Amino acid sequence: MTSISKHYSSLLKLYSETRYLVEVKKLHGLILKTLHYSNTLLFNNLITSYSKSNLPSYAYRVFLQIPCRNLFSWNAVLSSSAKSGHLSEMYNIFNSMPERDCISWNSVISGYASHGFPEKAVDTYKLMLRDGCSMQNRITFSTMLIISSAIVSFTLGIQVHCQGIKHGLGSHVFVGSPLVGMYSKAGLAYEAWLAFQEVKEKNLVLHNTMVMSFLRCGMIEESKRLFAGMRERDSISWTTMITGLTRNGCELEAIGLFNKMRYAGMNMDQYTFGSVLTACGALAVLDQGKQIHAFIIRTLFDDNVFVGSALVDMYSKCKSIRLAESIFKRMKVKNLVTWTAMLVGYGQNECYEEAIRSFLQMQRHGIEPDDFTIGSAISSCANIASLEEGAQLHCRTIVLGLNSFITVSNALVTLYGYAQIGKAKETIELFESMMANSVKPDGVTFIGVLSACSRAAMVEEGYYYFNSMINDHQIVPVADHYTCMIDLLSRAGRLKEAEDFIKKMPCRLDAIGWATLLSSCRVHGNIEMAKWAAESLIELDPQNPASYLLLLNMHATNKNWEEVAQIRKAMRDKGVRKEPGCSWIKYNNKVHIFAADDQSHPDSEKIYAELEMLGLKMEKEGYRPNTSSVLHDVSESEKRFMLGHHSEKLAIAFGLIFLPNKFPIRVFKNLRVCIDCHIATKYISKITGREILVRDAVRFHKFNDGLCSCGDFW
DNA sequence: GTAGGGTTAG
Repeated sequence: MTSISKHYSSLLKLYSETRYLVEVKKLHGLILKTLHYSNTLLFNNLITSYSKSNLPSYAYRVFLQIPCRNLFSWNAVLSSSAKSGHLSEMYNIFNSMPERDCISWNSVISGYASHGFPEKAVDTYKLMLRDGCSMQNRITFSTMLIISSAIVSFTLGIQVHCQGIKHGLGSHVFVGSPLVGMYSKAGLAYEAWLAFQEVKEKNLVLHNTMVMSFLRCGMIEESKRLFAGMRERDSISWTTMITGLTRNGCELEAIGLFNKMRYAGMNMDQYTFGSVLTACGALAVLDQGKQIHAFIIRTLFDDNVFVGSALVDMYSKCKSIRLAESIFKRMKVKNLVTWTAMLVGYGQNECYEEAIRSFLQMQRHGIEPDDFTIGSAISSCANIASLEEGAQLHCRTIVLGLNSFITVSNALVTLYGYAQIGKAKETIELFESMMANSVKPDGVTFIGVLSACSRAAMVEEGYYYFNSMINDHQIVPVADHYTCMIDLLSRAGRLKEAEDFIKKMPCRLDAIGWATLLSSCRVHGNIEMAKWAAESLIELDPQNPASYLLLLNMHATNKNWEEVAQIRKAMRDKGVRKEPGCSWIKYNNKVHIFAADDQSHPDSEKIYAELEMLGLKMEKEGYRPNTSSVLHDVSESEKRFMLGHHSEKLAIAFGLIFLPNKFPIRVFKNLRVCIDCHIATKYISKITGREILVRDAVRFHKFNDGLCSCGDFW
C-alpha cells in the first residue's frame, strides 16, 4: 500500500509538472477507487497537481472529498485559490482554518499582493504580526519587501527589515536581495550597495539583483565590473545586462552580448528576446532584427505574447509597418501592450486612421486602455484633425478617469490646438483646467498651447505662456518652442519682432522655424527677410528642395523670372531635385495615388468630368484661378490648364465621386498645397457641403463651408 | 507534501 501511494505521488508530481492533465484526472479516478479515502497525503498531492495545472475548481473539489483533512490539505487548497486569484474563496478558506502556520499567512499575503491588492497584503501582514509574531520567516520578509518597493513605501520596507533583523534574518540572501531591489528602484544606489555587502553568503541571485540595480541607477561601468567578476553567471545574468544596457542607450553593446550568448549556445527566454528586440528597434536596424526574428522562430518563442509584442514594436520602429502588422495579425494572445505597440506603430508610420481603428478594435476585444494607449490614439486623431473622434476619446478618458495623466493631457491640448482655428479658446481652457487640477505641464504641453495661440493670432497670450513656461514651470525652451513663437509672430505679420526674437535666441532656429518665417514673408510680401530666411534654410539643409522652392515661388509671384532662373540653376548645380508632387486618398482599403495631369487611374474619365463640372460651379461662385504658383514663365491660359489638374484636385474629385456623403474626404500630399488648390478647395467645400481634409508635407488643412482651419497661412 | 528571493515589452 505504501509503495503504491509513493508511486502515485511521484506520478502526480511528474504529470502536473509536464501539464499532463488527462493523466492527472485518471490518477484521480484510480485513487478514489482503490484507496478508499484513506490516504490524506495523496489527496493533498492531487490538490497541488490541479493547482499547478491551473484548475483551482478541481483542486477545491478534491479538498471537499478528503475525509480527514490536515494542515497540509488546508494550506494546499488555500494556496490554490491564492495563486489563481480567487481571493474571496481564499479569504473564506483562511478564516475557516482550524489552525494556521507561517505558510498559510504567507500564501494569503502573496495572493493579495500578486493580484493587485498590496494594501490588503499589508493589512494581513499586520494581523500576522499581532496574531503570530513568531511565525515570520525569510519568505515573509522577502515577500513584504517586494511589496514595499512595489507600493514605494520605505517606512514599511524598513519596518520589515527591522523585523527580519529581530528574527536573525537581517542579512539572509532572501531578505538581502529584495532589499537591494527596493533601494535601487527608489534610485538609492549607495543604500542598495550597502545592503548587498551586508549579506554574508552571497549567491547568484543576489549578484544578478545587484547588477540590475546598478543598471537601473545608470551605473553602467559598475554593473559591467560586477558582471565580469562574477564566479558564475546564468542566462538571467546575461539577459539582465542586455536589458539594462538597452535601457541606458547602449543598444549596440546589448546586441553584442546577445550574439555572444547565441554563439555560446546559452539558454534564452522571452526576457532575452524581448530586450534584444527593443535594442534593435531603438537603433532601427532592420537586418539585425530580421535575423534575430528568424532565430526566435526556430526556438518557437515567436508564439509568446511578450516576444510577439516586441517584434511588432521592432518592425514598426524600423519603418516596416506591414511586417509589424502581419506579426500582430498572427498572434493568438494579445494584451494591452501588444495592441498599444501596434497602435503606436501605425502612428509612427503615419497610418493615423489605422491607429484609430485598431484602438476601437482593441476596445471591442474587451481590453481597457491605459493613459499611454488612449493618449496615442488621441494623438493620431490630432494628426488627421479628426476632431469628432478625438472628442469622443476625450469623453472616454473622463469615464476611465485617465484625463489627468500628462500623456493624455498633452494629446488633448495638441488635438484642440491643431485641429481648428476656432478651438484655441478650448485649448487654453483645457490647459487652465489642467493647472486647476494640479496636473504638471511639460514641454510638450506648451507646444500645444503655443500652437493654439499662434493659430488664433493670440500674440500677447502666446508671449504670456512662453514666459510662464520658463519662469513659473522652470521648463527650458527647446527648438520646437522657439519655432512656435516664430510662427506666432510671423503669422500675425510682426516680422520685425520675429527677427529680433531669432537674434536673441540662445540656440539656432531649426529648418521648420526658418520655413515658417519664409512662408509668412511670402504672405506679407517682405522679400528682403525672405532672402535671409531662405539663405539660412538652404545653409541648414542644402539638399532639401523645399527651401529653394519657397524662394522660387516668391520670385515667381513677383515675376522676377531672372531670379527664378538663377535658383533653378543653383538647384541643378547642387543636384537638388524637386520631388514629384503626388496626392493620395484611401478608399476601400486601397490607396489611390495621383500625379499632376495623371490619367492613369481607371476612373480617370469620371474624375476629369467631375472636375470640369466643379470648375463651372466654382466660377459662378466667384473663383478665379490664382496662377501665381505656377513657377514657369508661360502664357496665362497654359498656367490655368496646368493648375486645373494638380494632383490634390484629382484626389479630391475622386473622393467626391466615391466616398459616401457623410464621410470627410481625407487627401494626403507629399509636398505643400499650392495657393490655387487651397483657394479652389475652399470653394469646393462650400459648393458640395463636404468636409475636406488635406494633409500636406507640413500641416493639415481642414476645409469646411468655404473656410480652412489654417486661416490661409501655411 | 503546502508559501518562496533576481531579469521583460507599448
